[in-house]
Amino acid sequence: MTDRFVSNFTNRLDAKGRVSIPASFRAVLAKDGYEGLYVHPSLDLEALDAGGHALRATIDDILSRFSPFSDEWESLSTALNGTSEVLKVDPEGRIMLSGTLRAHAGIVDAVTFVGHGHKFQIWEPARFQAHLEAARSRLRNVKRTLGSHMTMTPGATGA
Amino acid sequence: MTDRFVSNFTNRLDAKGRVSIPASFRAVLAKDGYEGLYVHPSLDLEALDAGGHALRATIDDILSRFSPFSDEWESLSTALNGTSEVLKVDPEGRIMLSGTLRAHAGIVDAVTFVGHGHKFQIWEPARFQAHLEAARSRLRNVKRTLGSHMTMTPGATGA
DNA sequence: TGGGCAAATATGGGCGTCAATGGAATCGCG
DNA sequence: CGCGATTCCATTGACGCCCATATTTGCCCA
Repeated sequence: MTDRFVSNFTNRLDAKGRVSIPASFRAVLAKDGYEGLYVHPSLDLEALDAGGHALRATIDDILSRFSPFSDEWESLSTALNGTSEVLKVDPEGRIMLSGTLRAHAGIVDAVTFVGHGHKFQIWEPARFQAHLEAARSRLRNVKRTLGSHMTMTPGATGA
Repeated sequence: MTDRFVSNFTNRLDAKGRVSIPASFRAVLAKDGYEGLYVHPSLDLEALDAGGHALRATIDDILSRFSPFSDEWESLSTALNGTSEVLKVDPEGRIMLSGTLRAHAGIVDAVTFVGHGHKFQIWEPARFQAHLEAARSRLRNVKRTLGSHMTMTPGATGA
């Protein structure tokens, strides 16, 4: 399974602010043929979205469907292109998060990498735990509401 | 990833009014094959649009969709061609913004360069922060209205 | 089955290089 | 000759690369 980002890993930042990208994620990025890690603040979460060409391609694809002079293009491009960073990956597989990125996610001295298939997220560990719990309880409520009719259809199976 | 303007950088103007173009943007301009930086006031924002041949191309493309005898062509050409400037880039990669350009964007002693793929914008830093927040909240509102199934497809952002 | 060896990964630090910035020197038009 | 503009040079600080260490993981073999 080297073509999708899965699982989660928590690594520490060193004194210089560097942090290792999990080895399994590096393998995915390598297959994707990357030069630098593409990162931008999530539009609606206190987290960062990161990835390689696959992530970049989805952004370009979305923007390409709007006229460069439209308001939608302006807003999307400002939020995505304008706040994206292409982080260099050092020979050891580490990156450095800018102050802006760290601030957006509340990152201090450790981060949690969370696989999302074609991309992955970067969280402050405690915030991710809270986010995970929230997601789980949300799913529990949905399941309770639906009762016995929730019969594990493909894609609905979270676990 | 040297073929698109991404991320944002804030640099200061020195006593002579000079400011460095971010190194990564210079790399994009170099690949684009530029001689001087093409700059014009944004049509509807308190910012400046800047770039190389790629920006020139989009402007020409827009104008080509109108008859050279139409009022629209006249207006667009006046606003774009008529107010554009080709700034010289010194050996250190710095430019000097004219008084007209600084006035349009409210620039005093620092500017923020904002990547937009084929071009980039130049903002007064505080104004850009406000603009970015506005863009984000606009996108959040759209997403909230459409619910959790929004996958940012063009048809879904019609609002 | 248990121990230990080896490979890979995460982490820490030193140092050279480059970008941003400030100021001096030089050029050029009036 | 003078003032503004352009080029040249110096400083500072951030960042990239290299090497060292450690901690883990998995493998091999006795």
